Amino acid sequence: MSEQFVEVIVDVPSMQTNQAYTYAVPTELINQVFPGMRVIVPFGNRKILGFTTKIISKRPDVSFDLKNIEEVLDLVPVLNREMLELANWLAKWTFSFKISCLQVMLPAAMRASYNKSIRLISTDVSDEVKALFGQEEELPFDSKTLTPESFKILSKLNRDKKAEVIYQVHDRARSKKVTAITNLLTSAEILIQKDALRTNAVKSAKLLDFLNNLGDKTMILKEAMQKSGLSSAIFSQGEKKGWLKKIKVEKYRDPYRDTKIKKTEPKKLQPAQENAVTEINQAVVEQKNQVFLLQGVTGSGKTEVYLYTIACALKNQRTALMLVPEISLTPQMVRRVKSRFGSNVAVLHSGLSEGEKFDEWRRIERHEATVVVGARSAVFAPLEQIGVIIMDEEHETSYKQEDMPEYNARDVAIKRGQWHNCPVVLGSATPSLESRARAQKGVYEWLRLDQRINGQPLPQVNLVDMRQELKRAPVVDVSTPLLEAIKQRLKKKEQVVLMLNRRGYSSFIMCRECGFVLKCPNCDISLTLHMDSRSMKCHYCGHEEPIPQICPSCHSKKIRYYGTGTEKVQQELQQLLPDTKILRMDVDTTRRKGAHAKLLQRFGNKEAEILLGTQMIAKGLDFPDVTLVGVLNADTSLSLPNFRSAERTFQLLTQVSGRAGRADKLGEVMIQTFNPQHYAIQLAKSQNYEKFFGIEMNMRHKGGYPPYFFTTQIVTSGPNEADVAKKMFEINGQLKQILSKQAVILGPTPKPIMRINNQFYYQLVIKYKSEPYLDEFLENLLLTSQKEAQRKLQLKIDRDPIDFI
DNA sequence: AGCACGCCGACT
DNA sequence: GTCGGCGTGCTC
Repeated sequence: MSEQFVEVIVDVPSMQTNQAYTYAVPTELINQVFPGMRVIVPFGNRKILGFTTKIISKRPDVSFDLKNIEEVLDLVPVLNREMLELANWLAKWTFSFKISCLQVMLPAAMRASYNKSIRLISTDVSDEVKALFGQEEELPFDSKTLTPESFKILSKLNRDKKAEVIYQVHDRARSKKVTAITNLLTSAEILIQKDALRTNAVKSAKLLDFLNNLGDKTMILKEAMQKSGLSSAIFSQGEKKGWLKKIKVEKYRDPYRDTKIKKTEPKKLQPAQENAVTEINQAVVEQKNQVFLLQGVTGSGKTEVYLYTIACALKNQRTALMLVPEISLTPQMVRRVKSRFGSNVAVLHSGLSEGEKFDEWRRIERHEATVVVGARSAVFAPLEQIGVIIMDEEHETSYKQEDMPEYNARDVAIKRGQWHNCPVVLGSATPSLESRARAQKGVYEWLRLDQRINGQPLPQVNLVDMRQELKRAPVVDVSTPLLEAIKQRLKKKEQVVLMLNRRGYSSFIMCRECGFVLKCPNCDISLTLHMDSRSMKCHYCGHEEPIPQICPSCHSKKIRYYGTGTEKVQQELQQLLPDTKILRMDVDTTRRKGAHAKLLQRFGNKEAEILLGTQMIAKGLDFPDVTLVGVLNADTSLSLPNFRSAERTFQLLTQVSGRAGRADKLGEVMIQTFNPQHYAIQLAKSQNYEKFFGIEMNMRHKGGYPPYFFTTQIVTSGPNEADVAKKMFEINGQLKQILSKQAVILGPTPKPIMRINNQFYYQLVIKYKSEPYLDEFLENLLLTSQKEAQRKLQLKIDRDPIDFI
């Protein structure tokens, strides 16, 4: 009789449990457990989810009894050897918990949800307790749903051994629920209700007729809205009046999913494209791991190159992974890929529900989909035999995840390319300095597309010197030259896109008498004005309070709105152009799922002449009638004290400029700036990436910034400022001991927003070229600072931070 | 992360 | 005296 044991990474994200725990495999599960499966294991006095990483056939030499695995959740491993090794690497690389790295690779639906309930085991209890339980045998037991009093009583019962707590682990629900309606009225009642209506209650009457037709059937609300032509508000009214009930029903996968997309044929390639395709495809066929930087101006046909290489991978019985920023993952983009590769394509993006993501994941895992298109987390798609990995807009900062594990999808893509022996294509019109520098050094293969496909010229870019404008007129958001240009375009029935650069910017309230700024009581930042809810909100902790009418500091009435929001610009613009329809696109108007795509669609249908938005309009939109793009404030991202600010500004301006004048109409770009002489703005004007690269590299060299130096950021936080600062200076001292002379330490300094939710933040940045002991030191630092009974002190390490101010 | 264990102050 | 506050250490 053989025995089996298994190493498990448990679902407890902490440094102390960041290790494999060994469990015994019960007889009935022997030979059914393999590495990369999800299991439920007893841990302490509860049950939790874990991932098996290793099967051991010899009893480990330990002095304590091993516990048994409770349950195996998967029939086949959900993570293969590649993924398990990738997770290990990722944990080390990003200084993250192993469990977090394993979880991030799987759709959220495969995470566990935990439940506790409590059951009486003694009848010798007070009447109060009996009342609490009523007819129930078990009560849900958690401090959030129970009242504090009940929670106390039940806790005491547990302590007195009169009740036991039951721990449950659930695989998350996998089905999508949608709202449906059922009719609550009989035909007779409907008649009565109808008679009682006022004659002008047309909509209500229509609803009653509809309900009458529906009878006792259930219908999905969306469908009911379509069939009846009534809005959701009318149905909600009906619910309030007690005519109908809204219920949640399970929605099945849309069976029509791929039917509407027509198959398209590859387009003819330009010589430069042809060359790029040849180079990449050779690597695909030869299964050669090589990183390509595909640098191509907007409109040079990078996407077509991607599609050719994907086709090549498929032809060689291999799969393909294509990563795009979330924001450019538009329906048009998806359609373009699907129309070429049909149902082989799986799409992973944040607009999908948990269940839909799970469905797509399963399709990939079962090899039903061989091409994956998706945003950041799609880099972990369970593809096997990958033939090519593509990352479009490789410079995008959204490829870096902001919470644990703070991975950069670019690093992961390159890592996976090594495993699969396949080429990795990084594409961009404005590559990150890091990638461009590597291409220069020959680390990456450099491919260029310098011509636009239709040979059309790049749009004319004009600068508006706002300093001059300011001399002529009081501060306005839209200058006279820009307004004139807008009017001209509108006369020609063409469309206009206006971008408000809002990075690091918000609208706050300031007193014009004493300069008082309303700040969050918990955090160190000014509250942001929200016109929709008529309140002041903190973007960090969610604190909300009414808009002040009188200055709390000097009691003046001259406390008001300061700064520029899209809303304010829209109002201003609407006054200047009263007969023009303006669509506004910002965080507020796109919060709801799908709202983003809908707004773009409306603009595409020419329901509005002007589209006004923030950064998000810079990408992925391609409207033939847009001939003018205006940037209202190019400087806000430029003035941030951040070593990447010039790069960001240049990228942003170049990108929006690409939105003007596609197809047959010549485009024009107008950039309003207070710094018209700045190289980032000048070179964006001339669309000269190469020159920008040269100058910016020089700046980075002088400042000792990436790509000349690596950077790693350490952030500590805690409720007591002195403790946080002390810890940081301690780390600083230790670092000085182990670092070479070449390395530079910036800080420690308090973070610019020092207090968030009553936590103080201090940071330190290490700039270095090669430090053999640094990783080990940092790993140790994490381990010790957790064990040192300093749990109030949080420590975070971010390798290659996107920015630090 | 939870949870138990254990050491202190403030109540029936 | 006991209840319950939180600091500390452990979970195969």
